[in-house]
Amino acid sequence: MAEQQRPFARGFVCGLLVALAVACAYLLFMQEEVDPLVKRGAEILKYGVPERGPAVHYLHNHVLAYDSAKRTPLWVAEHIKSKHLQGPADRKHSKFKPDPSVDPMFTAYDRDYRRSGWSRGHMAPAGDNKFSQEAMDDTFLFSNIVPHDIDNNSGFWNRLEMYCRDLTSRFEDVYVLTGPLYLPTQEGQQKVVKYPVIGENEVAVPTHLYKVVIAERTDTPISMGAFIVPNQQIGYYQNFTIFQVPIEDLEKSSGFKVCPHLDRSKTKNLCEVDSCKLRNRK
DNA sequence: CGGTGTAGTCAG
DNA sequence: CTGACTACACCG
Repeated sequence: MAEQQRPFARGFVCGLLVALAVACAYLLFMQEEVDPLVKRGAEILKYGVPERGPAVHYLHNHVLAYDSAKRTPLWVAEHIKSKHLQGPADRKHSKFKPDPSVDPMFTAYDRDYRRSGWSRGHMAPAGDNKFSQEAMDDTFLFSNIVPHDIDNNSGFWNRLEMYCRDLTSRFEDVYVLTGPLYLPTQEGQQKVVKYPVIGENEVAVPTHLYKVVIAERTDTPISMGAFIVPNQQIGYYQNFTIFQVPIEDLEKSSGFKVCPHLDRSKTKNLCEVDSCKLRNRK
């Protein structure tokens, strides 16, 4: 029996060796042909790739990318359903504080905002997280906060956030992407980007805020709208389509593709499908 | 003493 | 709902 099995064992071992040799040759080939720049790069970056923290931060009910130079988020993503909007969570129990997943060197602190003249403005709103105190507490981390004109924050912007929540009564799923922008202005012959910084840590004050809203329900094309709102006192606009912009304009300003996995040829303008009108002032 | 938590006031 | 601000009790 053992005598008869030996050729099989020999064949098996040989096959294994051949496979190993092929794999090694393939790996060497790949290294030589595809990775010369990366290989040299690894030598150049002997002491490491410059590091600014996690690319994406995952919280209980929102996801964000952080701008460690400006001490604000780059974008904050949410998925709102009506079930998230009811519950016992109360902002009285939440506290503004640094996000532990952000390096202390790169975070904003409460003292930066205090007496700065700018309010601490949520990107993912606290009111979208009534269902969970944990999720609401996460929205008070400074990774979700930008310096926001207080009149705009409690006025127009608040109404815009309420509109997004109200969408869940007409759409099953609402996806929102919110963040700050630093838009140039014309100064004589040239365009310049100019924005204040506040506090010891020089937290950047955005010139504008943006919001991308995607609303979905079965048997209706996906509805999408992008809005850019100046970070200053603005009046009450019942119809906020005046702040709507082509999504490509927002992408050019922000520097990233907003929804790379969404086929835009199949989407409809949110403001044509829904009203894009805020509720009455009182 | 400086932090923390709570409560209340005020305003948009 | 969105905030700022103040006062006070508590604790190590």
